[in-house]
Amino acid sequence: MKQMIKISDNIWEIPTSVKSGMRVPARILSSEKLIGGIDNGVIDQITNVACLPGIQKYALCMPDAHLGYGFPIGGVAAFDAQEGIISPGGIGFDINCGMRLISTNMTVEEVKPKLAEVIEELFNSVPSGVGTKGKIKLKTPDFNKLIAEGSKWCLDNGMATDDDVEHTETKGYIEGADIRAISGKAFNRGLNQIGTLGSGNHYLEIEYVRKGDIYNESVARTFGITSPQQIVIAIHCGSRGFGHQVATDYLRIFNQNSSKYGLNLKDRELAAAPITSADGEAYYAAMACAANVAFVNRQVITHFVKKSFEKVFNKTSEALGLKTIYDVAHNIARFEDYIIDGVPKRLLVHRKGATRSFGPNNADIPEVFRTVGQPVIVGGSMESGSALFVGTAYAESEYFGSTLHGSGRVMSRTKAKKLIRGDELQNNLKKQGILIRTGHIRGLAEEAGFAYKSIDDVSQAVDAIGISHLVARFVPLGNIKG
DNA sequence: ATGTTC
Repeated sequence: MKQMIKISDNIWEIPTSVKSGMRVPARILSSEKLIGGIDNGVIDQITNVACLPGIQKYALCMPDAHLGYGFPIGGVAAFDAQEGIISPGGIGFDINCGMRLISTNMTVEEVKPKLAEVIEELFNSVPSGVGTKGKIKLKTPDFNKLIAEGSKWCLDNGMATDDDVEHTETKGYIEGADIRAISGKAFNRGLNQIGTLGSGNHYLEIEYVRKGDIYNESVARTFGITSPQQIVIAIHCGSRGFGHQVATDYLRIFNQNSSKYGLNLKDRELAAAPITSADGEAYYAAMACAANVAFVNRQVITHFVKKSFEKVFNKTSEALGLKTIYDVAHNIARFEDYIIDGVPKRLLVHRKGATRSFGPNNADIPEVFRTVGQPVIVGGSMESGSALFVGTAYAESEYFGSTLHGSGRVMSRTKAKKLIRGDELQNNLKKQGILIRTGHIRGLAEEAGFAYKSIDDVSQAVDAIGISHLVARFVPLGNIKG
């Protein structure tokens, strides 16, 4: 790409001279190995983002960046809280899609004999697939309360421990959630979906620490990862139909009212509103509601995961050491304070397929992690497993406290399905010792390992840049997919 | 990602 300037081994910059209207440069954080794989469309999208009013410093792409709706997935853009905009495309349709990692004191040896049984139990207790209903029956006042309170609602309803809530980003709650910003349609779609996994790349996975895969023993211990063969559980899902409907509702409103805002967008998919406008404030309030719903969803799933393990292994979840390490959002906008050109500023940081990566001593991470930094949970494919990183002060000072979120797709769902059948893939994985349970076998092919970048390649890139450091890697044993 | 085309 000729308009890119190489800044260092892992950083490329696209200057403002490349496209008229760019207010800041774009930066691609990547590696020699991965940079060639960045789609031209991603460059076009991130330079469009760089034209948006109020944007600060750089429009950013993480190493896992790929094409998204308007903004790339794997993108970060921070806007001045007064002068800037808020955009649904910068957050994603699945508002507060995120990852939770649960530690255990069990080993592979202990779990393997009962793997099929526990996978079956999990499959039955955590409904997955498109349009499925959850096992929790909520009435309107309950759901109102849940939306307003986030994970605290789970605490009051016996589905969380204090420790679970403490170990969730911003304690599983976004300030400013206002039910009046939610359409009846969004409310009704969400009402019966609490405790459900969804479909696509959402999953519930039993993983373990392979020998040699702990990269920083002291930080790993702080996070609750102590030894090879240790079992962990990863949950990847979001706000389901509720968040999707919020995004759809406000994209329509923003498009209808676009002439009012005078934003001069490069692409209709960048639909946005000034943060301080009535529409912008309403979308923020609705997004906060959806974020709360997603935190609750992952917490309720955690509750059923604990119940499933208790039933199969005939011990309490405390005795099995089931403990939330952390829960992170990777599709969200948050108000955060940064110093820009020496001046402290309040910004609305949009992370779409990107994770917060706060370093040591940050007041917004749990006290037990203050000495090391926050856990950053990164999902790979169902063949590669996931990775645990620690956030850094460098990420905060240079890149709005952000890092990658996953492997990033390299292949369309359609193409992946042409290369392998779902049942073939399931059999191949079984031979590798990975048990997959799904209600939608044909869709499985879309999530094949070859459809994603290597998690080790993207991990190496962010580690070299210093926006997060690798702590441990986990490989899959069993996986529930929608 | 998504009651997979308002």
